[in-house]
Amino acid sequence: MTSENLRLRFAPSPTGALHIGGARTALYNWLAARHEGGALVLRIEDTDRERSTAENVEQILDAMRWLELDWDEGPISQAERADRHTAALERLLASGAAYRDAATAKDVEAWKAEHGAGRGYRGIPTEEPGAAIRLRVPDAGETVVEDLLRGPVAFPNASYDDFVLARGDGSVLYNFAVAVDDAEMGITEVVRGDDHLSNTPKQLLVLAALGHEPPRYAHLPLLHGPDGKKLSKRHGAASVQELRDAGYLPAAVRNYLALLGWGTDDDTTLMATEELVRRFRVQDVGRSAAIFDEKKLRWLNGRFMRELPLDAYTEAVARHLGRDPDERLRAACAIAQEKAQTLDEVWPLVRFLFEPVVDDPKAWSKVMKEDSGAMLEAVAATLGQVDRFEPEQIEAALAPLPDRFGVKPGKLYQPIRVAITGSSVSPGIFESLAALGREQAVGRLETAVERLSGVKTDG
RNA sequence: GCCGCUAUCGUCUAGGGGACUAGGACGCCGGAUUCUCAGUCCGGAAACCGGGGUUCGAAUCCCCGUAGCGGUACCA
Repeated sequence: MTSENLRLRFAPSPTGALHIGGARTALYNWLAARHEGGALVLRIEDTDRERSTAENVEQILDAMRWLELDWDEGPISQAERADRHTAALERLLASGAAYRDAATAKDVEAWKAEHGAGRGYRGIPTEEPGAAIRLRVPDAGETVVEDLLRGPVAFPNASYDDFVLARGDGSVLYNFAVAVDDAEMGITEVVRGDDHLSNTPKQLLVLAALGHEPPRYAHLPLLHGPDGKKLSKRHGAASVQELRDAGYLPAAVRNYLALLGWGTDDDTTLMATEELVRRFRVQDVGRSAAIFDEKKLRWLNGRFMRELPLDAYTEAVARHLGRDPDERLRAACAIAQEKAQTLDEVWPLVRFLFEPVVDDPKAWSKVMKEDSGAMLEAVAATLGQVDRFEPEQIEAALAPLPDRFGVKPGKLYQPIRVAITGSSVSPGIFESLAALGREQAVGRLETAVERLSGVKTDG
């Protein structure tokens, strides 16, 4: 169960917020590390100085922290390891595995236009100082990626260019830096997105030229939006921060993301994180791309919300709303917990406890009928008499009224609801009345009665 | 174009030659819970991309096709 030697890494590039796909990659690495008792290294792939910003790095760390995914080493900036990269580069230059080539990107493009795209570009060694450094790729044979999920995948070497390891100014490029870092940091298992599968032969070639043993690879299927296209901003909540703002719980997001591309053999859907850790194995991950479906996440989130102890629930709601988790909010949460699927849905349900009634003309005209005034008057009177202003007592006191007025219960309760909340949708009516308190409840009922009798009032 | 990957209900998936009249979950539809909505419970519709093989037998293995996706940068 434990393997002291297992070392995984999550290596995002800070070119924007952490997206759901990246979050899932982080989660899978984390689950694999925790399941096996291995180490998780966080490395920031920031060799692209143009696009990598401190803000983006902070966003990624923020997302990781919110998801409650911790790491054992790092964050390590790849750019700060430039010395190691340069040293490796020198070795390859010295051994002849790499060489300087004066051709620019445009030159290579032109070469391809002329010679067809069937085979890779091969450069001409030069002594020119400002020339880019390329790796010598064999013309024959193939490079095989032993993928944990897909088995051996063979790529013909001839289809690869002598690709650039470092720019003319000596700064290194991704495929080179990754290979060097993974090897020198002792990474044993690389779990990353499928979009890196065809890059892997390049990294393997670098590793071989350097005399390093390659890590094991697992390339995860990509995540798509509901339209089947690659996930992007147009698909709604696409970043971790957006998920948080939409009112999802980290534990629910972890559960949902874990299920996106991976399933248990016994169809278990709802899993606490400990259970995820216990059951997750990278080799059980599927191979086909999955579509992010927010509906299922909503459902899952609702399940997690309902299972939260009231204190934790109140805490989460308070943080989401930016309010204090005081008694009032706690009482509000108590009556909303059974109904809300996301943190965002709580406030609309309990707002009436904190603010005056906001008139909803549609709700009013829908439920307020001719006899509503008389009924509400009776309700107000009854509520004034109830011993203890609690749901059970209120229910018992109100129960005889529908019969007395010869109406169905709904004809009584809906007007009460609109009178005290302004809305035709709310938590249970007895709980709502109790939470509001006798004084407020009776006051709002009387206001409604006056309004129904034609007296001008504004809720 | 070239090099790869993938293909089970609308979506996430189970299944890995006979246990498949293809199972579960979300969503959807219907019913129940006679205070709304939500929740909960019960029921229902809904899928093996197509064509060839291999085999006594294929959702499962092989080939071809098709489609989707990824890579093909002095981006990551």
